[in-house]
Amino acid sequence: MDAFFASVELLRYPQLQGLPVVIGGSRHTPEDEAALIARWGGLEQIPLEAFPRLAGYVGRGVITTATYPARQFGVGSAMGMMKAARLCPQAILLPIDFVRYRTYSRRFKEVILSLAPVMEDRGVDEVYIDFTAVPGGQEEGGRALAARIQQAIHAKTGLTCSVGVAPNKLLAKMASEFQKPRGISIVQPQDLEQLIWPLACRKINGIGPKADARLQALGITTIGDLAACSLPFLVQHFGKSYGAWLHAAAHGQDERPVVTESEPVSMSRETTFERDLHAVQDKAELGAIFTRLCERVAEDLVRKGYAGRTIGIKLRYADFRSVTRDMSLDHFTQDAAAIRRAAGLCLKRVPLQQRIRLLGVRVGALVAWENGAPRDAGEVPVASHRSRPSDPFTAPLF
DNA sequence: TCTGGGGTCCTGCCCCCA
DNA sequence: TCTGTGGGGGCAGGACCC
Repeated sequence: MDAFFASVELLRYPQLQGLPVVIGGSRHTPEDEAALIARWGGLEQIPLEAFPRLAGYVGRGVITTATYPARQFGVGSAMGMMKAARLCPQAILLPIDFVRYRTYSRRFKEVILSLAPVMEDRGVDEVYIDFTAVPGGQEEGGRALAARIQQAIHAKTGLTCSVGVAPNKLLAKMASEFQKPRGISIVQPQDLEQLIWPLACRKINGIGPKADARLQALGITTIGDLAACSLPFLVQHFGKSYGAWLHAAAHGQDERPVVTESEPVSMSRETTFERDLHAVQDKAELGAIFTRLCERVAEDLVRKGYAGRTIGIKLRYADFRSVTRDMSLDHFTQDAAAIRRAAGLCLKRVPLQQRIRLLGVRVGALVAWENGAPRDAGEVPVASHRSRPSDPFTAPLF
């Protein structure tokens, strides 16, 4: 199987090209931006000094993404806003605008689907493409089709895009990182030793900070180091499943197909409070937030046509420890009140002495749902007789 | 002054059942 | 009836990804 991995860059103000820009935080909203556009008569007319700066940012939140010039200062995704403000106070701060990202994301994927129909959606700005059967897909080792895709995306959306071409998804993803933001990189199996093995283990999609730290403790820093380890050694240190996967990944092996359709497994809503709240002292506020989260999950379920029977909550305490509690109902639901009742029972099972910074509600074990019944009645998972029944007579805590 | 939100998948443990 | 064993589901936590 031959795979492309493509990711697009989303920066829509031409006057900000080449400048440090971060997106994230909660202080600025897209409405602020609308006001800016209204005042200056257009997106391109906004002068640099009119954009808010990161300096002096106060409040919670993290950086969602940053331009390459901002990354030069050490600012990056998932970094706290206050820390980023210290590292690069002059950076321009843009609000998150999910509505616009989704619009552009849809357009970018439509362009790809029109050229190569076997596409796996990997989020708002990434896809995998199987181009084995695309006419002309093998020309110049895939480079010709990659260039056509890049040009079509730019023509239809104005966005740039980097592409990796490789025999499988694992290598295509790594190849796409080689020339950002608008390159085409091709990795063949014989390039493994020269192009992949010198890279840090962390570059493998699936090795995160924890696994990387454990590898480093064993003296394994590059993918080449990892490839030099025997399978029994990796299984001994990382378990049968993950150890075998590490071994295969280091040798560039990945048999996963490009998956064009998938059903969601769970839906959730969570929120981090402006300040840490206490279950007793802030009972009314917490109760209102909790109910609203349940309503929002229910709205999502109804809008997308799903119902679920495992209801769960997530709490993050002020010290950042997290706990979750779940319970399975004997029926599927997409009803906010039913979710609220079950989530309330889950909440009764967690200690609430400490202040809380985050609360979340999740519905899992989903089935496609239509007009009060499963969409495909033949394949409904049967509720286990062991599932705990909900107790409608027990009042939720808040 | 720390650390968002929405997901998936995996693992370990416990319990129930055959 | 007791004990062992293995499978499967539920649950909790954690790692990882975008």
